[in-house]
Amino acid sequence: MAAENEKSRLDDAARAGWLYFIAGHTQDEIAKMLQVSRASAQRLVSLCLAERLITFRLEHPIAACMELAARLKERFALAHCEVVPADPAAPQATAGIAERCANLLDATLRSETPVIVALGTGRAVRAAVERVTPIDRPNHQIVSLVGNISADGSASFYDTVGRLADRTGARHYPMPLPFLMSSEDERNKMVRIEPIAKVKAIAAKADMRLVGIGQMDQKAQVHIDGFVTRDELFEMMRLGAIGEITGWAYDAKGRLLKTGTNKRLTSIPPEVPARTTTIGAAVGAAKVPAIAAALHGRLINGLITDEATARAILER
Amino acid sequence: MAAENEKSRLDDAARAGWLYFIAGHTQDEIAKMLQVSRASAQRLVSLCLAERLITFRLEHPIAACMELAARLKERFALAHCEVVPADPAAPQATAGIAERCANLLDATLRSETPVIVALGTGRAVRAAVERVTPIDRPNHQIVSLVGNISADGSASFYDTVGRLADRTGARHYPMPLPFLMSSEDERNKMVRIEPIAKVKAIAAKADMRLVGIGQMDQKAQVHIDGFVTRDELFEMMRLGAIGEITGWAYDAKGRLLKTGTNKRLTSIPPEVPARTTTIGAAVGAAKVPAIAAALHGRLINGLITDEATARAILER
DNA sequence: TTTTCGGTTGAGCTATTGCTCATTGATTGG
DNA sequence: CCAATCAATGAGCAATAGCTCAACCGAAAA
Repeated sequence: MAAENEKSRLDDAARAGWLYFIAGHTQDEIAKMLQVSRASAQRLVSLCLAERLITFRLEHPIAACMELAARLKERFALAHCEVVPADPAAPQATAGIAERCANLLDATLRSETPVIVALGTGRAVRAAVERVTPIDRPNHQIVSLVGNISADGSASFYDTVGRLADRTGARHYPMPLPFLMSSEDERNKMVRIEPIAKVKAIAAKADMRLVGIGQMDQKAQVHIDGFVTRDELFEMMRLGAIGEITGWAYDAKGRLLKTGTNKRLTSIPPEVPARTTTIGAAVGAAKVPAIAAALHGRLINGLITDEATARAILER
Repeated sequence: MAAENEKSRLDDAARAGWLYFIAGHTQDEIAKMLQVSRASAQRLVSLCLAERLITFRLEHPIAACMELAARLKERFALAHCEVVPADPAAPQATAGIAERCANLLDATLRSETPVIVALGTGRAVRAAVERVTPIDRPNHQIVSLVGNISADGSASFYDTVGRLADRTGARHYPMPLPFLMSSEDERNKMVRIEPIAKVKAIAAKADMRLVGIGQMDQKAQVHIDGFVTRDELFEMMRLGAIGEITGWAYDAKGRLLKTGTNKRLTSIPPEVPARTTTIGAAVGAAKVPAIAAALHGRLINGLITDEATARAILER
C-alpha cells in the first residue's frame, strides 16, 4: 500500500513536471488539472526535480564548458572559474580566454569606487588588456607584479600595465626592475628601495590579480622571452619546478621553491593561499601540470581556461 | 559580424539556460554573472527555450502518456483527454481508466452547486462509479442515457446510476425502458410518455456525460449483455456499424446510422457534434476503430484511454 | 551630416513561484 | 478505543520571473 501510494505520487510528480516544463502550464493550472491545491502542485514539481524524473539537456557546446567550470570551481574551491569552448583549429589560441579575461577586467574596472588591478605575465594577459573596453576611471590603479626590465637591460617587455592604463586613464605602476637580480642580497636591497616598496604596497592592496601560468620545460615562456637563461631554467627544473606564476617557480604540489632563481626574483610573490581574487589564465596541454599544481597549491583562486585544458586538469 | 553577434548571443543564451535550469541559479544571479541586467538575463533564458537549446526529458512512463494525450487533444479538438499507462499484464484492464473516470466524476460531483451527470454503458463506466469517493451532494442529479431493462424484461443491467446515487445522495433517474423496442413506432410512443420525457429533459441539461464506447463485432458488448441479438448485431454490421455509444451505432466516419436497431433504440441520442462535456472511456485494440470513428464524428469531445490504445488511434 | 527605423535595453508592474507555519488527518503504539 | 506522533495540507507571504512600455542606440538611407 505504501509502495502503491509512493508510486502514484511519483506518477503525479511526473505528470506535474511534464505539464510544467514540457507543456508550459503554470502551477495553478496544473493544480486544477490534477485536482490538488497549488501548493501541492508546486511540491509535485519540486519532487519531480528532486527525484530526477526530469532531466535537462543543453544541446550546445557551451554546456560542456559550464559543466567543466562548475566541477573545477567545486574541486579547487575557486572563487571564479570560466571555461571557454576549445577552438579545434587552434588548440593553443588565447583568443577565447583573452576575451573572457577582458570581460572580467571590464567588470572590475567598471566600478566607480577606486579599484587596484595587478597584472602578471602571460600571452593571455597581454591579449586581454588589448580587448578591454576603454572607459574613463582615473581613480583606479594598475600595478605590475613583475619587473619590466629583461636580462639585457631593455624595457622591451610587453607593457601590459601601460596599455591597460591607456584604456582606462588609471594611474599605473610598472615595476622598474630587472626580472632577476644577480644575487639574493641584491634582490633584497632593491625591493627595499622607496619606489619599489611603494609598488609592492599597492600590489598588496590589489582588489584583483590577473596572472598567466607558465610551464617550466624547454618551451617555458620565461626562457623564450629571455628572462631566464637555459641554464637557470634547467636548474629550476632539476629543483622540481613544474610551473611559474609571475616568475615564481613552484613544484608539482604547488609549493613555491625556496632556491634557485626564486631567490633572485624581484616579482611580487603570490599570496599562499590566495585570499584576494587571483585569476590564472592559461590554455594548452603543455600547461596542464603547471595549472593543476597552481590550483593544488592555492596559488590562484580563479581560473580561466579552455575546454580541452579544463578536461585534462580534471582527469589527472 | 552579424553572425558573430548572433552566435555569441546564443552562447550567452545557452550559458544562461545552463545556469538557470542545470545549476539552479536565479535570473538575478545569472544577470550578475553575465554582466547584464536581470531583464536581459530573463530574455536569454527565454531565448534558450525558444531556440530549443535546452530540452527537457522526462524519464518516466507517464511522459509518453502525457504526450499522447496532448496529441489526441490537439488532433481531435478535445476538451479533455487522459491517457493512462498500459498495464502489460492485462492489456484490456479497465482499472487504470476507471480510476481516472472516477477521479473526473469526483471532481465534477465535488461542486456545491447542483450538477447533472449522465451515464452511459461500458465496463469502464461501471468500474468508475465503484471508485467514486462517497460525498454528500443531495442536490446533484444522476441520469441514465440508456434503458435499464434488457430484452428478457429483467432490470438486471448493472445499475450504475443507482450506485453513483448511493455514493452521493443525489437524486437519480434510471430509464425504466427496454433497451430496444419492438418497432420504431413503439419507440416513438414510449419516449413521449411523461416519466421518460422527464428523464430525457434532465439528460439534455446534463453538465457531463460519461459513456463507454463499444465495438460492433462478434464480441460487441451490447450483444454479450443480451441487449441485441446476434441477427440484429450482424444486420448493423452489414449496415456499416463499427461502434456504438449508449447503443447508438455509427459508421467508420462516426455518422449515426439511421436504420436498423437505431430506429428502435430508446437511449438518449448523442449530441452531434458534442457540445456538453462528453467523455468516452474505452481501451483495447478491438475498440480502436470504434473510438477513432467516434472522435472523427465528434460524438465525444473527451477521451480517457490507455497508452496502447491512444497510440493505435493516432497511428491510423 | 541628419533622419529614420529596427532592435535592444532597463524600469517598473503584475503574475507566478517557493517557502513557512499552523492545522489537519492518518497511523501506530499503548 | 484513545492518545501521541508524524507526514501531508493549505493559507499567506516574500522572492522571483515575465511582461509592457518608453527610451535609447547604432546602422542604413537620404
